[in-house]
Amino acid sequence: MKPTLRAVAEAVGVSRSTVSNAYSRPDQLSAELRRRILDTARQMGYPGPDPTARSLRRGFVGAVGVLFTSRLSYAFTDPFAVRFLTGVAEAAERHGSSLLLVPLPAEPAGAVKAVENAAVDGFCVYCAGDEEGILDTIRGRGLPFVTTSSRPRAGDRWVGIDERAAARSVAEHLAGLGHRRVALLGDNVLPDAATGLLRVADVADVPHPTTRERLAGFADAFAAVGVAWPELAILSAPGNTRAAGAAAVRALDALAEPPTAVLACSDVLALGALDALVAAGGHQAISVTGFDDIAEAESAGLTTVRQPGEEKGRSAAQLLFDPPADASAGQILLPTTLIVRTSSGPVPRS
Amino acid sequence: MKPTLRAVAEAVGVSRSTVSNAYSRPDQLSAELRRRILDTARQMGYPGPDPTARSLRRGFVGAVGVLFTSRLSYAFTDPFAVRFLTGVAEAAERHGSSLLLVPLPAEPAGAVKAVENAAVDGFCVYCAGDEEGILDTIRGRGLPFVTTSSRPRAGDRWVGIDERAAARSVAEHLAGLGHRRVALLGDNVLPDAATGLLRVADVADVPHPTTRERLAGFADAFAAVGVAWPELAILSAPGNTRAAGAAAVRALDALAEPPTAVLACSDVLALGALDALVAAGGHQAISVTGFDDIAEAESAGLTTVRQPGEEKGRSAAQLLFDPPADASAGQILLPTTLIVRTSSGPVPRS
DNA sequence: TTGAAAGCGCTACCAG
DNA sequence: CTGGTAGCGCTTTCAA
Repeated sequence: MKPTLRAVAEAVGVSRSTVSNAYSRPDQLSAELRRRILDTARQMGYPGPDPTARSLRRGFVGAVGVLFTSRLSYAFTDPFAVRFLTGVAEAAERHGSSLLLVPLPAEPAGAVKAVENAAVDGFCVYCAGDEEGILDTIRGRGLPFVTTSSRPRAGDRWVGIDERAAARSVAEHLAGLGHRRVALLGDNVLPDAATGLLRVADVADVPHPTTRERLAGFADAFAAVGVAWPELAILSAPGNTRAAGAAAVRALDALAEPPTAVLACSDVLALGALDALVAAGGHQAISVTGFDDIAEAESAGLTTVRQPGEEKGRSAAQLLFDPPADASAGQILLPTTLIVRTSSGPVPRS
Repeated sequence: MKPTLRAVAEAVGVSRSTVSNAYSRPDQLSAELRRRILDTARQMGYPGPDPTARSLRRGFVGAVGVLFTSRLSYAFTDPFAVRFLTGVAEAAERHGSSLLLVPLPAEPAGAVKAVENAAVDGFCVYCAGDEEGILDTIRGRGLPFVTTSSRPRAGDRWVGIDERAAARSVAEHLAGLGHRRVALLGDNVLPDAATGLLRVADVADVPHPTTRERLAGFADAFAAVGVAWPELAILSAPGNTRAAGAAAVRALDALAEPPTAVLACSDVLALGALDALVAAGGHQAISVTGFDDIAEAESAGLTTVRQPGEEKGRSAAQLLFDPPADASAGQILLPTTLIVRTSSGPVPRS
């Protein structure tokens, strides 16, 4: 058993407060006494004040929780999520704060429990699909938090982009190139959707907010050139992975008239789409666009919408550490840019 | 102020233990009483037992610390580190444990303090350069840990590869192709080393253990074909980034007789080396090899040594969660494979 | 400068 | 099935 602060105090013959001060408030005792205390402590093998006890007493932990909707390991698998995390880590580092990555079980009840049990001073919530239950739990604990979801509630701190407008910008690019028969590709467009083509009565039916907004943005642009929602082919991928994107796109083979362009809700899916089209030999004919502008997008020549990933994370953490005095400054809208590369081009003449 | 468990107990008219049981040991009271307690608690806005207080009392936190030598954000910047983290996250997820990423300040004293203050049940230490101080601090706290450093101390839990043999394997490949005049490229080969060519009297002088072992492995293979250490050009990059690798390789221009091959200690550096050589127009003539086999290595055609990143992380966490009964099983040696791609070839006839 | 007192909020033993 | 008791290990007034 490790000795406690109390034991050190007894050994040195001073009070517990003095030992505590030796560690946490050096200016409260003579340098000499302090050295004597620290030396004795070292000799006894006292590892310093217990972090948990200290947190309890101080009412402060020194860690922020980071929450991901999907499996925690997804956070590292998705390049954009990694960039977000990088930004959060940078800010946390500067602030001297640790990052607690909390895995959320799939069942909502388990997720709520996980959030209740996290010893943190606040949360950064990365794009949680079904996020309201989570946010309410955080509110219930009275802890501050920042979201990156696509629909901030008034008063909530938030950092994100205009998903819909950003999506519209790529779609307008394609529409401008003459594309009219297109497919939209998202990850789990409907709950438990099969991989591939899907009937979606209304964009509003798409549960995941980010996917919904992006699809809506795509649709906006095509509606403006006379292509209505029902005429758009909707593809659902079983996860935001390259393989899933490829799998979904293969469903286009079933179509009598394949689309001339595929608009993906993420670069990862778009790269998967390219994989499938290249494998099928038809990638020259079909334009593909992504979203995020991850590193691989450049070498793949993927046309996409760039959003600042690290900055998103950095701002989120910053917003948590230094709440703006003016609550209205608590919502940060980041810019996006259309990046046109070689994966998109005019509709081939047939 | 949020109500406490005590307030709930008083409101319901039961003892504190009973309320505690309602949350943590449902089988210890009647379903009905439990519901009454939980309902009242909800009404009062009691957020459930405080995680910190619970941890203090239970003597268990439910989180493992993850330590990186360099800046925490590096953990997300380096593709191999990300794979390691993915593995750790997977195991933690399965185990229901959170991950505490602790930023370590650059000064050793600060780093020690950070480790002392981390509220965790154990640590996964990812390849810390100056790791002994850190490990001693962990030992001082009496917490279990797993390292991935290249020189496990007897009795320590460890998961890693045979760095030296793995490095030797790529070097032998190049030696077999006839290369004799080669450059070795590492990240911060000597402390505060300038970018570029470096004189290193002895491999043993290289402080970072991983870099040292890999360089030693490279040297082994060339020694076997008659090329002694002093004949090898040593390149130091100012960080493990692509740009740093490129910068270091540009120093080769100063050489009258450039090497026919560059052996890098990581894929990231190797890709940087390729960047520089391509930009200089000379990449056909010079073979380049990496280490790790990250995703980008494949599309770049990089010859490299593959080590299983996710598995390294998974095993490390697993070793922490389920200590093997037999202490000798606490050291897991992972296999590596030489992956030959197009970035290496025979020495061009001159 | 130093120390005594008073908990932070909770859980677990053990007796009823 | 329930509740009393006894801390987990520390920090922080406040008075000496």
